[in-house]
Amino acid sequence: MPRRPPTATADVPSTAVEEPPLLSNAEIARILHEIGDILEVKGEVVYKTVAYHRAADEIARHPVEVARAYREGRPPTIPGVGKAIAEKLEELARTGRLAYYERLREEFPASLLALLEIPGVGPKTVKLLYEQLGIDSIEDLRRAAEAGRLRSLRGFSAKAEQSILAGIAALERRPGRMLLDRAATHVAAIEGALAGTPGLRRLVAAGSYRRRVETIGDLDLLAETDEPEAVVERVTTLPEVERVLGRGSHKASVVLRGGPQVDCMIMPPGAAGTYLVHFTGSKAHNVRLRARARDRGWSLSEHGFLRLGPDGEPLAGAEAELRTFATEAEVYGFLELPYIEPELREDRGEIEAALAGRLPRLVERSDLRGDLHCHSDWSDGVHDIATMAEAARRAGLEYIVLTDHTVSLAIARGLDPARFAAQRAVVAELNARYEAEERDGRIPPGGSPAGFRILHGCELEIRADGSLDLPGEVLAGFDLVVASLHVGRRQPRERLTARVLAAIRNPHVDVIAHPAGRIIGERDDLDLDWDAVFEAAAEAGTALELNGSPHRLDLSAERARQAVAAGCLLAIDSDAHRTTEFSHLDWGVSQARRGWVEATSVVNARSRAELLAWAAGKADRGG
DNA sequence: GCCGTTTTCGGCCCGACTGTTTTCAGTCG
Repeated sequence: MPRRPPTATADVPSTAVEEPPLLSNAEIARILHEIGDILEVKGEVVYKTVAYHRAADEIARHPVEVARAYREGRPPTIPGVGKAIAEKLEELARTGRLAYYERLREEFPASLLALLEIPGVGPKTVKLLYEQLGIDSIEDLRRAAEAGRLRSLRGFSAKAEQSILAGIAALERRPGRMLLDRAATHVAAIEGALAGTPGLRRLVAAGSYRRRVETIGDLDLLAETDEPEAVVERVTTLPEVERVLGRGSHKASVVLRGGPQVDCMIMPPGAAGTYLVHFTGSKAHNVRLRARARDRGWSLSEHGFLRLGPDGEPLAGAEAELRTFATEAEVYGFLELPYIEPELREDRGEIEAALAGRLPRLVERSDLRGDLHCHSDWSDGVHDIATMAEAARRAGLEYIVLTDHTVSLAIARGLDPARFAAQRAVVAELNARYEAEERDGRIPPGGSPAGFRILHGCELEIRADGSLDLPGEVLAGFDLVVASLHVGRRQPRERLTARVLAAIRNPHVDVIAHPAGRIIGERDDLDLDWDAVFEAAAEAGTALELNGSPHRLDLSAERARQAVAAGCLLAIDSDAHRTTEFSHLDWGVSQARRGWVEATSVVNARSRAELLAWAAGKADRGG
């Protein structure tokens, strides 16, 4: 509901009541995280600080613009946001400021919080350093440590000074979060290096990587082994290791040269179930499982379930009772839950869905029969059409839609109608060859599906003025059209949204590629009215892409979930520009799974005939 | 500060490793 300006008087121009700029979800999350950090340093009860961090995380990934929603008087229900934080959001949305936050900032300088980033330095240490020595920045701390001034503090020694200096150095060299493909490369390298370690039965990469979170901080490896010492020894002496953070009988922590921290945990043979659950997380999911275990008289940890006594403490000594399981399915079963896929374990409703028997049947890579978005060297791809097609066929696909860029995207050497006509002839020739191979009974190389075909499409530019890059009669000649927006990204929300809506409603457009236009860690989402986008796409039957390129993953899992809930179809595409990039379909599928997507919502899980019928039907309906 | 298939109050997950404070607090995941 629009707010009425304060009682208007003739001498107050309307601009005087102009509203402050809207804070993004990321900005709100940053403020709440900072409040949580300050409260930690203050020594507030830990649950209060956790509450602020939790709310911040929820807001950061919330699909709706929280400040806008509050300002419009329809605050969304957000898990972890109760009365107190809701009031603060209200204030932030209306005024762009927060008095509570400003008071805390006066008490503790912002530079102080940077100290928390140093490995091994926590809130208690920061408080001590600030109150005893007045240290309020990393630079201050470095000087004090170098001058040997820390050892005067209780609990500090010369060794502690060295470890703080090492922590500061590590912080400065620390790479940011990794994209999924880079994490996968590290995992494969470590798996290779640990192969043949005596006693090692298996190695599982757990943690956020197993949940396929879009960016990964540390790697968590689980080793099921008969000889823990051998694994710990091997991990800590890998040639890629720059620094050993710790090593014990149950775990080893190392930092790889120019790479992430790797924690390797030991699982005793035959008891992997609770270890896998524990170290796959997320933390929020685990908390729910533990509460459920406790309700049933058991304490759950990575080691297994311990029977609780009447005092609520685990039974000890002769009475102690430990239940372990070999598989995760048995762990969930013990809690009277069906197995929950790793990608769902975020406490985003999966426990409730499991209890209600309503877990989704998540889409799998093997459900994909084609790829609706890939390029060749006719525009900005690396390989020629035949080579790309061959790679797609080896990847088990039944079809690809070749979607080179259209003419106005000059930087990608976009094609004009004449070039597209020439390309269509090449595609036809290749398809004729595939057909002949089948007729002659020749098995396609790699043993991939027979009946493989290339469909002809384009990646149609949505121009800055909102028009499309090719006229309708040219578009009508394609098997399928993927439209996307690369230019004029900074236009105001209304104009951007209008451009996308026009493309969605154009009967020749079948898919909107990478709808949010983000590059993870580099470029924010387009400022679109997402409700309007989803509504229009659902109504027009135009599919929204989940682009599997690891630096895009666009739609995000959260938006994909919203889109499907709004009745939209999705396309999971690779956007391959070279043969190796058809593997991006794996990342696209994993994000779709994080978004609770089922195969029935995915157009390229359909056969070629069904897909073509869908595209033709769309064009006809538009007339 | 949040939250409810026991609870609107009283909980809130649990353990490994480190350093050093010879019995534990701090940090981390």
